[in-house]
Amino acid sequence: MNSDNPEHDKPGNSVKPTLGRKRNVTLKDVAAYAGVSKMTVSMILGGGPQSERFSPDTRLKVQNAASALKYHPSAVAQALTRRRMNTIGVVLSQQFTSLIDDPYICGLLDGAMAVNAAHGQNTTVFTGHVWRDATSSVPLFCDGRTDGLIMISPAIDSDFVQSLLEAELPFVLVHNEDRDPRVASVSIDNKTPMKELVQHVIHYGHTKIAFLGGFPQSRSGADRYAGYCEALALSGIPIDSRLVSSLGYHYDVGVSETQRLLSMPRDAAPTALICGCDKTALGAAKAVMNLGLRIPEDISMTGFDDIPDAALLAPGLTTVRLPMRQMGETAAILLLEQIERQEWTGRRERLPTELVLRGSVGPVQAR
Amino acid sequence: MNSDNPEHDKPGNSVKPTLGRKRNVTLKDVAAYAGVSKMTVSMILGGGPQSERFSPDTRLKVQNAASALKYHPSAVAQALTRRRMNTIGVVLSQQFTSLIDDPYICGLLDGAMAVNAAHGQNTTVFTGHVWRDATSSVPLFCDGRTDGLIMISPAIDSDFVQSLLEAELPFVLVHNEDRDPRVASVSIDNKTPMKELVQHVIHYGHTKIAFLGGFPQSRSGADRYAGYCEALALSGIPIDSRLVSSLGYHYDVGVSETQRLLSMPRDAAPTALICGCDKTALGAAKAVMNLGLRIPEDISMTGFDDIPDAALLAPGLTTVRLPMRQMGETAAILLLEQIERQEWTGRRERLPTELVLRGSVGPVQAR
DNA sequence: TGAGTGTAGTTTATCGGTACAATAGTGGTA
DNA sequence: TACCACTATTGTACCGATAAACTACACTCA
Repeated sequence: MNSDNPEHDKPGNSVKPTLGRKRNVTLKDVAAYAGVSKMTVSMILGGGPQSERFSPDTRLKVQNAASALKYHPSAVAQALTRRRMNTIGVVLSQQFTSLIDDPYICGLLDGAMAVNAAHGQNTTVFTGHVWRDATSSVPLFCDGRTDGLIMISPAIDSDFVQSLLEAELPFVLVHNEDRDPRVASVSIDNKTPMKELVQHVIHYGHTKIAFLGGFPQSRSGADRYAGYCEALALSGIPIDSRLVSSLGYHYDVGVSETQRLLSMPRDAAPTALICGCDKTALGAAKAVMNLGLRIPEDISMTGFDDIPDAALLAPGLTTVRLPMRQMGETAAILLLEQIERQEWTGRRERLPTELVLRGSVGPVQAR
Repeated sequence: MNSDNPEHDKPGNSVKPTLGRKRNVTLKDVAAYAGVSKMTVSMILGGGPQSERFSPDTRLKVQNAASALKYHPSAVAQALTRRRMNTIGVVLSQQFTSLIDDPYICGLLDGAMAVNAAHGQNTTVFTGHVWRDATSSVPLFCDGRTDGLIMISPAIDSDFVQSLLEAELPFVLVHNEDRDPRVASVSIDNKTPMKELVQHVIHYGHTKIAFLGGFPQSRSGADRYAGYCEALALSGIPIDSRLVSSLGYHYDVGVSETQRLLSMPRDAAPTALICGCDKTALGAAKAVMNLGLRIPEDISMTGFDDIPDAALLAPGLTTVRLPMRQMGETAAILLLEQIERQEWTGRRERLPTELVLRGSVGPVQAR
């Protein structure tokens, strides 16, 4: 039996999906199976108030057809007409090529994904692997694949921000702010808590206080250093440049810098280490242990971030808790708001941090 | 001046993108600006051999038009015709609602994303937040949003696998295998390394060896337990059910179970703890420390996974290193292969693990 | 002179949906 | 009986790209 005109087939004729090919069941197939028009199927399956307008009989027919054929609407085709992909992009800076050693990023991602999911949005992650340099990546982000971006990056150049504004792609900066009043962002105050942390250390009698900071060109690096300086200044302690380094937030930096600092002559060596972040502090703690010294008896130490390991260290690390999850959540909320309202809100959220005093800071030892 | 017929406008007329709306620059705009047809633009900008067929003059005109208008092709529209979204989905089981305390997952994700990126594929992550139950989620995954899935889940029900097979959506199971010969997977041998680990402990003279395992219904839980049993059997040590628990891979389980075990009467209490994973071991170590006992002098301990913290513990945790990153990479490769060839390969990769002997296992103390 | 062969582009149909306007059928009313 | 309102459904035109077939024109060669 040769049927050259399959379109003519009456409903009830089982539409065999061409297996082995990438041909999916479409609206048309369902319509043919149910013996109604495409639009009828679209409106009924789309739900909402307009599906009420159809007779119960037709609705049933359509629903049966859809489930008989295992019909799933194509998100891509829907995205094309609706101009919404229901996907949020999270962009990690090139520095975070690896998630694994960054609980900080994981927390953010986690919070953002939870909120996205709650709003029916998918999450696409762009790691440093994907986008080599900012300029060439604008097309990548503006191709309609995502409805908006959460940019997690300590340093974003302003040109890039301008490109996104021009492209009218909603976005939120995390851990960064921009001059432009349209730009929404989520960040924390890095300076004040660092100041308090250092004051806490000073309170214990320390005056030779080393600082193992992040890169000065990153906002957090600069601000944390500013907090350190301010605390010292308030107590009239001069800054000793030999005790200050800005080599980035790495475990290894903590190890090597601590070795260097603790091998200084007795009268110059620091009695307290202010680490730019917890990871650095963990490295520093390792180095201290290797040297056979104890925390806080021989040397005091602080971190920043409060990653899970900070509590596991013995003694626990005195540090500043960043609301990582909450930052991710907030970023997602600010972004979804902009997408919804189709306008730049320029909202800037600054979330509170919390000093976490554990046992890694103690009085200066009278050697 | 009222122009009712903008289509008629001659090239050179600057096409002003309607700002404030979500109207993007399209092929048509570029074509109009350059004074050629849509197809000409599509073929020239698409590159490849066919763009050679056009005169240098036309090519230049088109390229200038594209950059003048800042044209970016719509990934969604391309996906519709090409039937390829160039996006890989990574599905995390409901158990991993949070990334943060799971370096294991982060490693996998990381490896997979790196390979995807290298092949020009984006990565979308579906967390437990997104898909509540397997059955209802099939549509979510089959909507054309992704070209294939990497399923990271210790336990996947077979119905779900069948649904994916039916839907002809390429996928790879990680940490799991399926009966169906079409299903590709990446996993490790859990039993053998666990057996070796326990034998290592037995070698040090231990006979009262506790096991803090994962859930028996998960493959890794069952296999690791089997390895434990086999090692004991080979040495003729009977299994003491009081020393065995299967409460899942959690820090807290490590803490509470260790407290329970070490408060048993002297003659029954274990002298070694085999932890189902490193996280459990970290919890166990904490409990041991709280009890004022030392590792390995008072009690020996092993982990499984080799997460970063395992090395930071003092003494370092003897454990089994899983090639997490590599598993992610391999999964991505197997998936891309299937997508490319448009067929089920059914390849099953079993990656080698490595015993990492650090200091957490020692001889039985003669108390 | 006319068929044959490139070159340089264009036209048409389609991917799988949705928005909007149009239409067939039904009964009520003046 | 013509007119209207109403309900249930359908047709048409896109969304923004691509594949494939097709056209116009010049240029060669028998």
